[in-house]
Amino acid sequence: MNPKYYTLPQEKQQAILNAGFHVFSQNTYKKSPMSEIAEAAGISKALLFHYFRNKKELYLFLWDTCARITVEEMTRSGAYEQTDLFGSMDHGMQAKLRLMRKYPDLGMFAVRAFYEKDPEVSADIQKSMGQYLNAHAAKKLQKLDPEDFIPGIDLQMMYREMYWASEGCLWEYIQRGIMDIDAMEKDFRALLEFWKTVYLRKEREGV
Amino acid sequence: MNPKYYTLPQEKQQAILNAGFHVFSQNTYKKSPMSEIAEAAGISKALLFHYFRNKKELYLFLWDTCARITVEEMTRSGAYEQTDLFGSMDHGMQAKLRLMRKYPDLGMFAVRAFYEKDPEVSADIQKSMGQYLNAHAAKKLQKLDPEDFIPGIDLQMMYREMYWASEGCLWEYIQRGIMDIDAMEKDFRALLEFWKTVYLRKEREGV
DNA sequence: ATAGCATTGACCGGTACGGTTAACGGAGAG
DNA sequence: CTCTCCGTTAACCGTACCGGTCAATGCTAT
Repeated sequence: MNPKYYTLPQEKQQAILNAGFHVFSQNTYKKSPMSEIAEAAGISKALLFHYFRNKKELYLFLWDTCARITVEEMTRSGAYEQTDLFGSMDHGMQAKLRLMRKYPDLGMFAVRAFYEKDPEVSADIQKSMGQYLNAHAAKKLQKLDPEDFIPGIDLQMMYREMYWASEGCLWEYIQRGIMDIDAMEKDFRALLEFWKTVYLRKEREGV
Repeated sequence: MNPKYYTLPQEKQQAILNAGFHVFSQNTYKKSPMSEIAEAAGISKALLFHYFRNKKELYLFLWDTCARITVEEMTRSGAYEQTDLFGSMDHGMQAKLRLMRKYPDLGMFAVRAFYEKDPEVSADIQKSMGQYLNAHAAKKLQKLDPEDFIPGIDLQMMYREMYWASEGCLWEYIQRGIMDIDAMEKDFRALLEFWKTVYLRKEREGV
C-alpha cells in the first residue's frame, strides 16, 4: 500500500476505513465494489486505487487494521487487568462501545472477514488469525472466588450466560441498523446492575 | 408465480426456498444473482425463471413464505399458550430450533429483508410487515407472579436478559456458520436450567 | 409415434466491475 | 507571471456477469 495514506488527515483515513468496513460488511468480498467504497469515503475511485494497489490489498489492510485497533482499545481499557468480574466486564464493554462509536461497522466486518470463503483472500485471513485469538475467558474464570456469589451457582454457566446476553443485546442493535451507542450503554449498565443484584452474595447487614 | 411450483416434490420446493434464503441472506437484494440461487437449488436458471416470473417475485415469495412458516411453527409449538414462563421459553426455542434445522438461513434472511433498502422491494416488504409483528412479550410479562421468583428481582429486566442471552447464544452459532442444532439445543437447555436455579424462589423443605 | 410438459444450454442487450491513464487544478518556488 | 509538482479526478477499457428469453432437448404417458 502507498505510505502516502498515512499523511492524510486523520478524519480522511478514518472515513476510508469506515467506508471499507461498511461495504465489506454488507456483501461478500467479491461483490463489494471499490467504487462503492470510494463513494462512501467521499473520494474518487482512482484515488482509492492510488492508495491501495488493488482490492485485495485494501481488504487485507482493513483486516489488519481492524485487529490492531481492537487489541489496542481493549488493552487500553484495562479490561484484562481488572480482578473484579463486573468491573472487568464494565471496562470491556466500555472499550467495545468506544470502538463502535468510532468504527460502527468494524464488528460486522470482522465477523464476515473471518468467515469469508473467497479463495483470493480467505487463506491470508486465516493465516493471520492465530495471533488474535484470546483465551481470557478461561483465565478470568479461575480467578473468581465462589464466596462472592450466591451459594451453589455454576460460575462457568453464569459467565457464558452474561457473555451471551451482552452479545444478544449488541446484536439487537446491529440488526436494527441504528447505532445509538448511548442507548446501548444504558442497556448494558442496566444489565450489569441486574446481574449484581442477582448473582452477588447478599452481604448481611453489619458485615 | 407459477402454481406448478407447488406440484414439485416437497424436497425440491424446500431446496429452492433454502437456496433463496441462503443467497439473499449473504448479499443485498441487488447483488444476489438468480443464477447462484438456481445453482444452490440444483436446478437451471431457466427453470427458476419458469417458476418465478422475475427476481422480485421470487424475493417477495420468499419473504411471505418466511413469515408464514415462522408463524405456523410458533403457534404449532404452543409457545403462546403456556402460562409457565420457562415452559413457554422452552417451547418457543424448540420451535425456533425446528425451524433452523429445516431452513438454516431463514432467520438471517428475515433480518436482511426487513432492513433491505433497495427501492425495488423495500416498499413491499414494509407494507406486509405490520401483520407479523407480535407484542407477546408485554402480555407474557403481566402474567408472571412475583411470588414465584427470588424476592426483589426486576422481572422485566430478567425477561429482557433471558431474551438477549438466547439471542446471543444463537448468534454465536450463526456467526460460526456451523448449524449444529443439537449442540444449540444442549446449550439452550443448560441456560434454562441455570435460570431456574438462579431466578426461581427456592422452595423451603417440606412446603 | 406423438403430444405435452419439464428442463436446459445458449444467447442477448445492458451494465457494473477492477484497474489504467491522461489530464486538470491549485499551491509553492523561482 | 511561469513552471513544476502532485493530489485528484473524469473518462476510458476490456471483461465478466446479470436478468430475462427462447428454441431445442429429452422424458413420459397414452
